[in-house]
Amino acid sequence: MPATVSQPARGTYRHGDLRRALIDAGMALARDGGPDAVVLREATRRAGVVPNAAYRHFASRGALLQAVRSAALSMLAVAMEAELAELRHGQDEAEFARAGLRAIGTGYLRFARAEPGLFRTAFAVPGARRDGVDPDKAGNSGLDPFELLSAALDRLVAAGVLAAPHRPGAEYLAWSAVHGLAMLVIDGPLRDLAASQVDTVGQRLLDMVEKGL
Amino acid sequence: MPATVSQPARGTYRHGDLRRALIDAGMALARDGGPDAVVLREATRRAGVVPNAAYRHFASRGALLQAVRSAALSMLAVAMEAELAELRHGQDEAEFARAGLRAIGTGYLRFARAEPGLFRTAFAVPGARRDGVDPDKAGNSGLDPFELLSAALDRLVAAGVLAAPHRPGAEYLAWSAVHGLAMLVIDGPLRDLAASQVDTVGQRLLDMVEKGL
DNA sequence: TGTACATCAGTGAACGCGCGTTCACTGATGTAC
DNA sequence: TGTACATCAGTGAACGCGCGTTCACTGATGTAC
Repeated sequence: MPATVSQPARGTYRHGDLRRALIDAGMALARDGGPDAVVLREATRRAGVVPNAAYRHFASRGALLQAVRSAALSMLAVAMEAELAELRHGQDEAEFARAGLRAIGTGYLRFARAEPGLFRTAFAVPGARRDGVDPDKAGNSGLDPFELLSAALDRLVAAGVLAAPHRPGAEYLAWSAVHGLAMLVIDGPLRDLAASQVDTVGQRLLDMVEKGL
Repeated sequence: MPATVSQPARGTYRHGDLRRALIDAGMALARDGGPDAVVLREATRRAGVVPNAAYRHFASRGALLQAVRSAALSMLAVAMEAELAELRHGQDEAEFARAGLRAIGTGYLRFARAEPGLFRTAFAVPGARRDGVDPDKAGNSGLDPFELLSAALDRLVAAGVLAAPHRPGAEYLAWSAVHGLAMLVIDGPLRDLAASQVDTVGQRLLDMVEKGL
């Protein structure tokens, strides 16, 4: 049995969408193994293609990894948007804005817990990277995870919950808290916590952020 | 010129303290390159020794990496202790306890900034690890970084600043915030911030933690 | 509608590399007498 | 104090591995006439 897993043996040798297939394979590798597991040869193997075929679509292994990173970031954004979408826009504007920030945090934490490999890949240090505008890493709204957080904070100000002078830089504080907890839960001392307990700690953390901002 | 860098060409072929030398070399590798850069062959090269000599002292590359991790964790603990030691035990007990927590956080952040490679190594996921009692990862006080944080929180309770019911699990909240900011500063969007600005954001974050706990 | 041909996606073979690890060894050290 | 010897830290050579990447190629596709 050949190593060709995800591709059902093309009839023609033209692949169709090898670029897509390589990213998908890269995602699967990242899913269980993190960024280091995104190996060009293995990705081509899974796509049912010879190793150097990848160079038609990516300049190097690093370029493939970047594409996978963007895709992972995009998945994270979608997870956060999904959490936001569950919110009922009730009576209270302030309450809604607050719930928005919590949803952002909760979505973030749940994704980290559900997909630790992709999460770690999304935040793998890519050498000396500069975060350009890259639609690939955005969710359905067109905003990437960081921008989603910023938007939630803006709504908090608009609703009068957060004083405007406290707004600048607030994303860094909120992001720090939630990202740190995510790391604790994935790799750190909270590794063995049950999902429900993670949610509990997460809510407490978000309490702290809300009160402390 | 041979690749032997740190060792001045032993007179005898007995090394003296190869274990120590390998850990030191591993630290140097981790310092610029993080956990993945801790390569057994390179460590032996730097120690001026043949590759397999390492196996007299470590069962595998992974065992060497663990030793380096512990050493990095220990350096972090020492950095935190140094920050604590600068505190003047003034009149106000509550103020002192508060300053203690801030010192812990500040030491943590400064170490992360000064030694990102070692910091990332200290928190590299070591497979399915269980944090045993390991004096190698402690600072001079015998406490590891996490225990130093716990102690600071205990002092906060003792001084009446933190209500006892809020104490359990508080280390996870505080740790999350500070660790998250450290990651942001090392790899993330705050990568290019000047040291002084990092300190400013750090103090704001610690405000948030203090107020939010 | 049919044919010639340019394009370029994927092939096949090979490269050099550095890695972790195993083996049987050698020879300095320090201990027992 | 001097010698025989066991110990075991470091040697030397080799292994198989999978990786990223380069090269000259082939043959299906789709466009121009």
